[in-house]
Amino acid sequence: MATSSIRVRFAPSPTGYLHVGGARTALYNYLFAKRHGGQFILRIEDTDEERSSEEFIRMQMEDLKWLGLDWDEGPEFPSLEDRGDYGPYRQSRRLDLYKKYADQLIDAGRAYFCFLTDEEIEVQRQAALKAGRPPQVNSPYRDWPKEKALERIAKGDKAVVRFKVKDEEKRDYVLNDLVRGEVRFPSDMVGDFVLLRSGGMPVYNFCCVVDDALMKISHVFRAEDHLSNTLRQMMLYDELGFKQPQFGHISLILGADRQKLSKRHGASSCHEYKVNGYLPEALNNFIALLGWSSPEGQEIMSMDDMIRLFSPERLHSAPAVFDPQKLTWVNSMHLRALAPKELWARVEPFLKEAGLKLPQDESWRMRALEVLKTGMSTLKDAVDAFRLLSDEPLEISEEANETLSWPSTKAVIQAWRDGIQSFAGDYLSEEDFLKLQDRIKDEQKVKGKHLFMPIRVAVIGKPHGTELKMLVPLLNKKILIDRADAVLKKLG
RNA sequence: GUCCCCUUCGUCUAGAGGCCUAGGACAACUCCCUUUCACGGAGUAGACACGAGUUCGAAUCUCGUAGGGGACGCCA
Repeated sequence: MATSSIRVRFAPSPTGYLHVGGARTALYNYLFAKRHGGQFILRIEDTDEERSSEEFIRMQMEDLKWLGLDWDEGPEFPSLEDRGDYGPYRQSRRLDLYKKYADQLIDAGRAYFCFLTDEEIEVQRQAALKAGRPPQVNSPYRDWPKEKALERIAKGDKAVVRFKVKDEEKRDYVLNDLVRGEVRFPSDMVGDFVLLRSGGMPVYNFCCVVDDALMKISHVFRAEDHLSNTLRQMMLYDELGFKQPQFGHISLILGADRQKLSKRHGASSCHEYKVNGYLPEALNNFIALLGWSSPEGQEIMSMDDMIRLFSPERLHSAPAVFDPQKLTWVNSMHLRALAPKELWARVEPFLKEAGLKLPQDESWRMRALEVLKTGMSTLKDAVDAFRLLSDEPLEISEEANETLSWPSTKAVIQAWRDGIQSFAGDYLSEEDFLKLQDRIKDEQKVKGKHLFMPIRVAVIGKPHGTELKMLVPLLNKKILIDRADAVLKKLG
């Protein structure tokens, strides 16, 4: 097996369903790994004890699996047992590691215990803001000897561990970003930041560095909102003597109002798209296009296509607005490309959930799907489409009122209803239907919409829809007659 | 407020100084196909944020302005 030193990771914090933004980050990392025969690692950033839960971890995993973004290393689903040589893969299980590196920093005089309270910090913030300075903390504990701090802690006082940003040497940290090129951060952009919380839990910028280094991560594709965090992380890489991975900061996904995409923009989690009948291959395809383009401009792509075509040079640095209409189009393209049996397998759960009773036989299903699929954009659309072919009582839509008001309509429907009987078998064939339609045309002296609209209303309760010669052979005669009777009854 | 990032049709994007009277896709509109609806096909309309500069030449390079976004947490 060809080994590659490419190792990337997706590191969600388990605080809910997987967001489309997170999914896109995961996807880009996944594509990059697969493109280069590298490893895709799942690491759980569950250091926020308030908001994280194992339930959420599993939810995120299910969404990733649904999208087909399987990881080579990380906790397994559903056991959450680690798989891989660089575990544990949940940050809450790596506390001793963070402590070790924090101690190292403290002993080197690069970090210190800080006893500032929230209130004191808030006062400092306000004062700094008022004075037009960046709201950075200024800790009086910065130069306390370790022993003195330890004594105070022994007495029961709570302390965080802060990194001591060197203020004696102002300099620019230069990041060569895979997406943005050279980015320079002035070192005084940040104040002394927290490494370890008073409870011993690490804070993002710290554990992220320790983990990426220890897990030998080579490339990090993450969202742009981490760009300014990178300065802190670069300081830590330097101080800890770790080799920095290559960073690529991808742009954010925005809602129609150009604000960061969130719940208030409507569906923003993968789970919602799954439930609403979107295909994982379509969601992947669509979100990939939000910030990346294929070299030839190809838009409809399978996962394999994207793996083959992906390269970070084609990542776009400007934020992208999420357009649900285009997603729906992409979805319908993937839907139509699916083999009939596969499509049925995807559609079936939705039909079941809707409680539709439909013929069991395979050939009927395949024919029905073939007829209905051009009208479907999502799997959920199959429910309404197939409802018309089920034995559910006919709903006569308002649109049918005009058709029903024509003087000739009643006689046409009556002739239709009576004519059905004159053919042998449980179903009318396409030829049978056309023959009957012709007969009605001659006998009732109607043509055009005055002929077929009444029949369509008698068949599906609406004057518009799929071609009758395709639809009628999919409905057994009993249903056809019952429906015609229902419409006749309404006509009185 | 400070710092960082971003700026091509309504939206996603192509574009690495001349190939650009700026190309494609979604959406919109028109027409064709169709005894309806969809599908499909053919078209139409629609953008380089603004201002300077560099250059023989700028959507592309530089600077400034404006606008948008992000960060400044014991969130990630």
